Amino acid sequence: MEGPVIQRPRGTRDLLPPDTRLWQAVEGVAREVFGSFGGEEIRTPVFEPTELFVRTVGESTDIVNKEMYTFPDRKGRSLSLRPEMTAGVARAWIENHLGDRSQPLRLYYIGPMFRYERMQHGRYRQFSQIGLEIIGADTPLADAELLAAMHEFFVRLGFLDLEIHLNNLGDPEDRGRYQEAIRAALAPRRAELCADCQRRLEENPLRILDCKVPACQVIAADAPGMDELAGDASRQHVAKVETHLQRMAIPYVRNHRLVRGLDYYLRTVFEVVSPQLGTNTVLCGGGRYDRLIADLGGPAVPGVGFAIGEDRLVEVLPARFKDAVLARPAVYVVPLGEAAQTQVLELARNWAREGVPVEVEITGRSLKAALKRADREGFRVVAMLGDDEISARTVTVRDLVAGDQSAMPLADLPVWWRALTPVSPPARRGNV
RNA sequence: GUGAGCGUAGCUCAGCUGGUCAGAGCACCGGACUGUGGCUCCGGUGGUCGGGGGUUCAAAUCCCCUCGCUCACCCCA
Repeated sequence: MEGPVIQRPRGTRDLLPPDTRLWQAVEGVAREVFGSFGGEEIRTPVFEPTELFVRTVGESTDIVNKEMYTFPDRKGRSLSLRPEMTAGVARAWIENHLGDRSQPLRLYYIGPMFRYERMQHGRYRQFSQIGLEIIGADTPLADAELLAAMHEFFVRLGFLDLEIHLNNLGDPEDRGRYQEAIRAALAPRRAELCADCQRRLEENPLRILDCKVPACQVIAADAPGMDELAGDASRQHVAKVETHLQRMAIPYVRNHRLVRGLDYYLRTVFEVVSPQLGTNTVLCGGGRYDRLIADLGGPAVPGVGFAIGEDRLVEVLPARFKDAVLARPAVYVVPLGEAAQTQVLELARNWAREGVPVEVEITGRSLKAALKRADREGFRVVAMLGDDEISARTVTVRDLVAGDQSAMPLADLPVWWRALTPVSPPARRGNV
């Protein structure tokens, strides 16, 4: 072959073993937890009509302005790779008449999203989100249940250091009034704001609240909190959500400067941040979107949801969870000599049928080399079959952790394996 | 879209102001130990020094271009 090797597109990545095991495990926990809260999986197309995202995510947001993978198909229709999932779920809800089913619907999803952005730590052009949406319930109880499911998910993964930030974004009717209030409060100190914030003062005053420039943060602290100017309805709603969270002892902090980047959110909004993520600390974001489905031409049906960034999640997974997942539980089956080679595969298959994970040595390396590999790869058990064993109809089984070995009848291995006392997995070298 | 840094073996890197500079450690394979790991020792596989052009007697080393990667801003998962 000529020419340079083909490389993956910028901002994408190859997920390789053993890391893929972490992804599988995380997704398994998501299915288990969200399923146990009454959730069902939904899968929607990876690309949708561009118009869908323009109308839901918002015309003025960065996501639709400069971050969408938009292209015409062969008939000239404008399509876009989905930059987020909620819009597609809402569209599917309308198109498939899900309103005819018993409400509410709890829908979870796992899949890739696409945003054309410059690469950075924790930011990719193709990234995976795990999300949950509760559609058809406008009660604070729905928000609380959603947050409880989310919290439970993180707990199952062993997270101890995450923070849930919560805020009230008010109702759309309050928004204009609120923006004016911020302008009025900050205009006198305009000169002290950073260049970006001076621009935001005109275009999107809310964004000043979460500016990272320290000087702006000081000034923004004087601005009225969103909650103060929000209508009574939204304030009471969020207050009840908080009551429910407190009752369940789910820790959270009120963050009056929390703003979200999608236009459809109202009332309850929240983020989960990890202190370990460097600059892009947001692991999960979500909120309520009671007007979204109606805005798309559907009935007036409320919803709440969140999306977890799976790439970032895997990056900061607690060590205990990772170690447990990465421990290699298989029995390494090593044939010694010609006669054994004709028998190990069948032997391994029989054990596998009884639920013992096996891996057969098929490269012909020496026993010494095989044991060395078993040690490095983290196998707990090596089963050796040679001429002696064949004539005795036994197998020699070595426990690498205990350092001892014994011969046993071939059929006894599965029982012996299941009786093995679990040992905390040895620390693996690198690569995760 | 804006700004900064970096590209030498699979991985982490050394190689100063151009003249054995193509190296080390780890990893991988093999041997010492002919059917027994984790330690030690020995040996081996492996590199167009990201690519192209220029300066020079001579470039991994200096200059230009290009590709790629990384970090930060913006924004977000």
